[in-house]
Amino acid sequence: MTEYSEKQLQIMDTALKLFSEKGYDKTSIRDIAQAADVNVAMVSYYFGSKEKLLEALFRNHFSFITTTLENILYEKESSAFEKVERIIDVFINTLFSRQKFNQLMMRESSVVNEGPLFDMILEMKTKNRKLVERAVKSGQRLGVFRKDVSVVFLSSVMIGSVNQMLANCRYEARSAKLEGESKEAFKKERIEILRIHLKRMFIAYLTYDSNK
Amino acid sequence: MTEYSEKQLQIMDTALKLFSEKGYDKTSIRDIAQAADVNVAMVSYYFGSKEKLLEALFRNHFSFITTTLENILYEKESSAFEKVERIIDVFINTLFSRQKFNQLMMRESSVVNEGPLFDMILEMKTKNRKLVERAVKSGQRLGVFRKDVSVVFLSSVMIGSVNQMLANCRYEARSAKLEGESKEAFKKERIEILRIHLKRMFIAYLTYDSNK
DNA sequence: TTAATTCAAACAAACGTTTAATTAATAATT
DNA sequence: AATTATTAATTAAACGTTTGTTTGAATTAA
Repeated sequence: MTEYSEKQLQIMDTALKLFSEKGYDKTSIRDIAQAADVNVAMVSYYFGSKEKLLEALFRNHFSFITTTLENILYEKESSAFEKVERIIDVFINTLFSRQKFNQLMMRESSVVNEGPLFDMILEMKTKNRKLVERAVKSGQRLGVFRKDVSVVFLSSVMIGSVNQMLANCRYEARSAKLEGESKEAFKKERIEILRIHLKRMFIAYLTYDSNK
Repeated sequence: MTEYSEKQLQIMDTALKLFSEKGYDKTSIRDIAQAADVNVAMVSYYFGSKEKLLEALFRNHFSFITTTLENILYEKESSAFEKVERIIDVFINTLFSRQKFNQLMMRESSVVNEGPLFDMILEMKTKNRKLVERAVKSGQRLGVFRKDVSVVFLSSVMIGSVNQMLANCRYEARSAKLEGESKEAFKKERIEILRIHLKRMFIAYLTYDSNK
């Protein structure tokens, strides 16, 4: 589907970049227009307003991310352990490949109280939890996972730790003045650590009984 | 120390409330002045500028939080397990009792690249990791914790999951139209779940060996 | 009397948005 | 195929608000 013209996508790309770097409020339409090499009026012309441009960005990435996550539900995995590991992989890959949007969403979600953005974010949070819930219950039915685990806890840990790790990376990279390639390599390294240890930790939590 | 007068504290309290609810950029000095029942000029008069008011807020909470966290280092605990649990308790208690500031810091940390705020946040992140590192190494020396655990991972999980849980709470509360007392009760309930399961999960991760 | 506080008013700058004129692209007509 | 009519895209300029901040007079406290 060619929902957006090339020019519109150019504006959206630039807006996403600036929004994620400087924040929505600190990015002016003139900033976007200059960076995207278009006239200031084009944003209103194509999207109606600055806020509707933000909504367009959300709709554009949101549906992709949710369907990606949803698809795991219908995958046939051979074991509950693999299911958990697969969820972690998809989560990390999705958040990592859409870092900019994720950073933007994380930031704006804390001050949005209603409207289309609120609804989209809420739906995403709900889907995340459903996903984790399925995997956990599957393992519990098979008798390999403990019964007394918390799904809200697990989904908070999942999404929270990934975002915190990425936020820390950005901070350390800025502090160490890493740029471009070396910065991405640094991030990638950290993300792989996260991937391995998150899997190990989840499995340990889901199976380990401290009473021997 | 009476570093700030009562009027100044009144402005700072109001500013923190509004900054955390609406975000720094979306809160105008006139908003603060009106809510704090003072003249608009008073913010500049007392703090110099809006940004310096934000810095004052940071300095005010930051030193308290860091010293609180730091104090665990000098506590004598009887076991490495207790040490880990104690750190989780202090983290959760501190973040929970200073929710507004924490929300503000989380939001602004993603767009600050330099200056006093950047330095404070970086110092806090470093201290968090040092704290976790000490507890982990203590347990490793005693032979009760695995050697192949990641400290950057653990501190990301710690801070990330607490913040994610609180963010989710705010979202669900808003969606269910919870207000005041019932909202706080809901939060408290979730935080206690987090406390219990985070401890269990950390202990499991630090001790459990999947190869029997 | 001196200094600190409070205030309404005004300031310039930046903001999102609109306007009205112009150019480019597309469709229709000869 | 060439010309005209119509729509879409683009532009510089201007609009009305809102922003953070300052001013200078008035009020209060020391």
